[in-house]
Amino acid sequence: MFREECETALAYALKKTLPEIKVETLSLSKPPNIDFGQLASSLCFEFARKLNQKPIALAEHLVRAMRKSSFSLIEKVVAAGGGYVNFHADFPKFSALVLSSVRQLNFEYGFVKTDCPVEVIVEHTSVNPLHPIHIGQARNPMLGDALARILEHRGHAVSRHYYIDDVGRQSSVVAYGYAKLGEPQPDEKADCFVGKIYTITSCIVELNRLKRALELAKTVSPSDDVAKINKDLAEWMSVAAELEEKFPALFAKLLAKIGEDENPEEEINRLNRAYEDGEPEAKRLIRKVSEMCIQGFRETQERVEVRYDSWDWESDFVWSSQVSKVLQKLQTSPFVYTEGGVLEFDAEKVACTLNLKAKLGLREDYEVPPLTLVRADGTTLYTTRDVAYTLWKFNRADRVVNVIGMEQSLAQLQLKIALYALGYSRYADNFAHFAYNLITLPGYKMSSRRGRYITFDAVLDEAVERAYEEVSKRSPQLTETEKREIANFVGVGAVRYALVDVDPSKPVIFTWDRVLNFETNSAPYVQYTHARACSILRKADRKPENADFALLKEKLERELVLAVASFPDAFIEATEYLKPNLIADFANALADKFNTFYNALPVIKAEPQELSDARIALTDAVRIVLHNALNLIGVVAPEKM
RNA sequence: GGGCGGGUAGCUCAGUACGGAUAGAGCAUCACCCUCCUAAGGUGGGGGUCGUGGGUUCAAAUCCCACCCCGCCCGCCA
Repeated sequence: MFREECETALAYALKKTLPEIKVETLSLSKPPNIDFGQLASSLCFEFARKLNQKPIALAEHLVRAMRKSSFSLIEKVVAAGGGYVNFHADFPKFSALVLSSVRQLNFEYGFVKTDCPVEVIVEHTSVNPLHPIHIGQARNPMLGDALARILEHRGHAVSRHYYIDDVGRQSSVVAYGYAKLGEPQPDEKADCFVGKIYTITSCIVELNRLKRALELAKTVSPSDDVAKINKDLAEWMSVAAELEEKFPALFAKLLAKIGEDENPEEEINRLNRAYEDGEPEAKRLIRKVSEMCIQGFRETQERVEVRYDSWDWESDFVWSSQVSKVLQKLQTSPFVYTEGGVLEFDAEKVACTLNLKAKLGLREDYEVPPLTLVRADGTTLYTTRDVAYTLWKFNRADRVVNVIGMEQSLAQLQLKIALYALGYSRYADNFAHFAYNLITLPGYKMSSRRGRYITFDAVLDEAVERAYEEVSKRSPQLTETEKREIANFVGVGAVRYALVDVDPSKPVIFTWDRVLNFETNSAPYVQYTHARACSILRKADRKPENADFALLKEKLERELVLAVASFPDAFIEATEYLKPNLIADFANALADKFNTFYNALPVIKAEPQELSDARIALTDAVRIVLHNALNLIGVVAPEKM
């Protein structure tokens, strides 16, 4: 509203003073400082040269030409800073408008609905059912869930999907090991149990393979190959030593049982083929292990309140022949060829033929690598199956957002190109890969295959434990139950916030103090600020019925009103550019301003009561906006802590 | 070799899509502030060649070109 009024005023002045100049867009921007008003135009700098005048003279000229009598929300317009035209809002009116609007819309404030709501599928997490979710992967559900929440609040119909990748060879590895153990019931959290079996089995099988490769290489291959194999062997031997030390009983048992097989690798490949073919015994076994692991995932996800609308089994797409149908269709296109018994997809040819490179943001001279669709043994590859899955998704939604690590960017690009090749350009246009960078540990990369990872559960446990110590220290008067409850949402909130707060494209090195931060720029800080606002309102114990917003004259108060007023813009930006981290930053910045205000000015005891009431209304608005912002990133907004 | 992402204070990061006013926070460090609405807080100090070098512009952390460093990808893995 204020923006529109400023634009109208500026356009009017321009037309009056400089009718010969045409401007398409009057881009008004937020000045860096409240003293420069609330909106500013820098267009005088652009025209000054053309008109051979000084920018400031031009700005003054424009200001004089404005029709002041038509101002409503504008208090005054000033030429300043060498050539800016600064618009100052009429704060009493502006504050009254903003604060009453927040109060009225309450927990809907800021969630501006889109003009064209669509059905959106957000696929996220999709950790393979082989081991617990580790901290490197936990960034995914935090981002994915925040995205889903944001899109939902924008008015879209959002469906959260988890893609269970049970068709890869690793699923056969863990199922093979599990069968060797005699299919025991887990004696601990199921995904941890599965994770151990996976890592140990995988290690033993790899050692076995390398040893046999070495024998072969000694007789026929050059010494380079032998050296390479020896190096790998040494690495896996050290992994084996680590695992044997950590889990001696399980390791010994798997070693003995797997040792009974002449060629474990062959057994695993056979199981993998049998599973893709849908043989009942293979299905029973692999599904059993996968389900077990997923049960563990659900427990973890429940702790952080991340839930899914649909769990989609990759194998279902293979068995239901949706994958083979896609393959058939692709083969009728001119973009598929056979080479050495394998089926290849010529993504480069598609990109050239359909003239996609500019559209996809690729350089014209960049050659898109081909994608292998089918192995020589007839089994399919991950991306091939993902094409079928993507088509299935578009039967249920208009838009698809895949939250997948950036290391899969090429595969996601090839997938998108495959959609174009199949003639589904509308799907391809509405297909987005939301890429995020890896979380690494200081010094080494997390590796599920090597069993080197910190689980998400362990991080949550530690965070909650640390939060409990903090609560006990800071609020000893609380009951044990209250402390536990607070510790939980503070600990979980801290982790969620820490993983959403940084730009997804930045690599993150995991350190405990990054996620266990309870000070400024963290969930606990924002939560604390929210609780503080609640506390004031509780103590005030009255509705701000006699508020006089003209009394909110302090710079701090005005900055707060402005921050509250800018929440809808921040929300829209976060949604349209898929940037959940903006919400975390916004919440933190608002909390900062509120705490400064809190320390500097009394609310309840302010005199006269009209001022006190205005400040109560302001506090209430801050409370609502903090609540709404935290809600978008899945962090609890507590009334006490 | 090619492609993609990142490089901003000692450390962790905002800001870059859409160029604008003194480049912002936090941590750490030093000095302060609870007879007062929650001190998980606030105030103040010190700390910057915005990777490097060119270019475009009235104006560049932001746009263009080249180069350097780190990570990822270029697989009949996922």
